[in-house]
Amino acid sequence: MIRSLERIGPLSDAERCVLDAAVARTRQLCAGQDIVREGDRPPECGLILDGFAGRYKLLPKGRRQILSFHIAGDICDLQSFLLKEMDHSICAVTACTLGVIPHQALRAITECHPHLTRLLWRSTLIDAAVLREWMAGIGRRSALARVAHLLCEVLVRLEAVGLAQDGVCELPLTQTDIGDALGLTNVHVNRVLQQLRGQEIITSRQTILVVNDWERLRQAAEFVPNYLHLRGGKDGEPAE
Amino acid sequence: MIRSLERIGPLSDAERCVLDAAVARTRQLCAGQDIVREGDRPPECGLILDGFAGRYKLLPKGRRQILSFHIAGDICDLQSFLLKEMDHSICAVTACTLGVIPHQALRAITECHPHLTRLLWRSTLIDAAVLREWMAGIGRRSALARVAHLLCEVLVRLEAVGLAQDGVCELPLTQTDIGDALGLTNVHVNRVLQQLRGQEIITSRQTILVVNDWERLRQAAEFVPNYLHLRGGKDGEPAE
DNA sequence: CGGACAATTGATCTACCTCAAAATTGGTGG
DNA sequence: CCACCAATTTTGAGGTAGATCAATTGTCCG
Repeated sequence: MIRSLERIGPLSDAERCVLDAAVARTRQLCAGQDIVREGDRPPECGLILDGFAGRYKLLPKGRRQILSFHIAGDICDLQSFLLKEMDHSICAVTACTLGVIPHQALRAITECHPHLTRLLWRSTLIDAAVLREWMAGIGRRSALARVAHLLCEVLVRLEAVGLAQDGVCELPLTQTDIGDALGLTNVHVNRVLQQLRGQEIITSRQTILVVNDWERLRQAAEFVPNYLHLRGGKDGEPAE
Repeated sequence: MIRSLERIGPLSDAERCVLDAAVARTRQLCAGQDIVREGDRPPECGLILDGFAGRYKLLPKGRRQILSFHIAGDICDLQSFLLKEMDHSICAVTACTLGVIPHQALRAITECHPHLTRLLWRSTLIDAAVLREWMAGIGRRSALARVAHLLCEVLVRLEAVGLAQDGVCELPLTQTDIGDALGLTNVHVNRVLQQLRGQEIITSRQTILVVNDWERLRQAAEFVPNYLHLRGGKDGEPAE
């Protein structure tokens, strides 16, 4: 929860309290339920305490583009604090628990806690950095590299919050979800995953992902984790 | 220059002064020159006073993905203030004049001017919103729609800062640039542009873009400008 | 056990890519 | 003002990664 902001930068005790206090209540969502929708003007933000969420845009003809995934510790819609009207939707991929932070509380933080404000700002900049990396992938990488890259990223991010170890983690995404995130069809995602399994790079069964050969996966993905701006961690160099 | 932050939100006189004072000096760049490179840790940010800049990532095998374009009034690398190490590069597409803002000045602003800080933060969130729209396009739209969408966006943004009117503006991009921005090849961009010209939707000659039929261009692009979070303007509804 | 959803397979198609050459354009120096 | 160079734009032919469509199979659950 607050631990994840500390990945981004050190917090003082006082700041920790302020953040704690900002969470007004919690909210439970079922898998598949929308957290906010395009066009909404929510009065609060949601800190993910547990679960897996995804931002997406819907286009004409039922096409969907998933824009990012969010895990425990992320404030999934911090932008709604400053931009008011949502230009995309966010939904709970798995059942989620959110810490609800009223915009008012955020405004108070920005008035009195410059350091904390910078950390929050920073977390939105990291979101944007991830977005850019995805964009480079969708625009210029092969389907195989894109899928491999997504797996690398999910694993590294889950490891960073202690939700993965030894190359094993939960990956509660359908092949259609993965396709919508990478600009591919579910059919093609299926074929690419079979390729990765065939080469014994990964062993994915339903919601469990096992990476058997990190090095080859990393190479197939052209994965360089600098864009995550993590401090330390798998193949990561210190940020800041 | 400062006018563009006012598009985002109202400024007090005092704040205007603070911003003015933050610009330490100016910097001239030739077309094609890099402003910052991936891996750099610049001590300052650049406010574009004049010209056209682009962010991009380089991938193995000479592939390039352009991530966004920036015009007069944009602070093109504000993220370097909080993220330190650049995870992508920015280059001047045309000759550019930059207002140089030392990170130190930004830090001072964040310490003493919460409202101004929120505006700056907000501008980075709008950058991210544009990024998301591009991503949806690259992932899920046809080549024709992508090109049309880019043209719509450039025109609307230039109009918003008074650099375009009546559907006419400068578009100092090569077809290779456009391709690198949209995940296409220059060859295919060429063919798509011919299509748009053939249908008399646009008349582009070298660096001048003329939109003859805005409505059909908008439809071909599936262009909905909510993601730009402009207040008013062409087809735009008030933001905030 | 049955229903719904997800994964898989196969066959076919096409939007966009690749490669390569020719035509334009703009700029430069003589 | 013209000749020339480099960078773009344009054209053509052929190839392919990934899409589409339509079953079939497998899995999870109530």
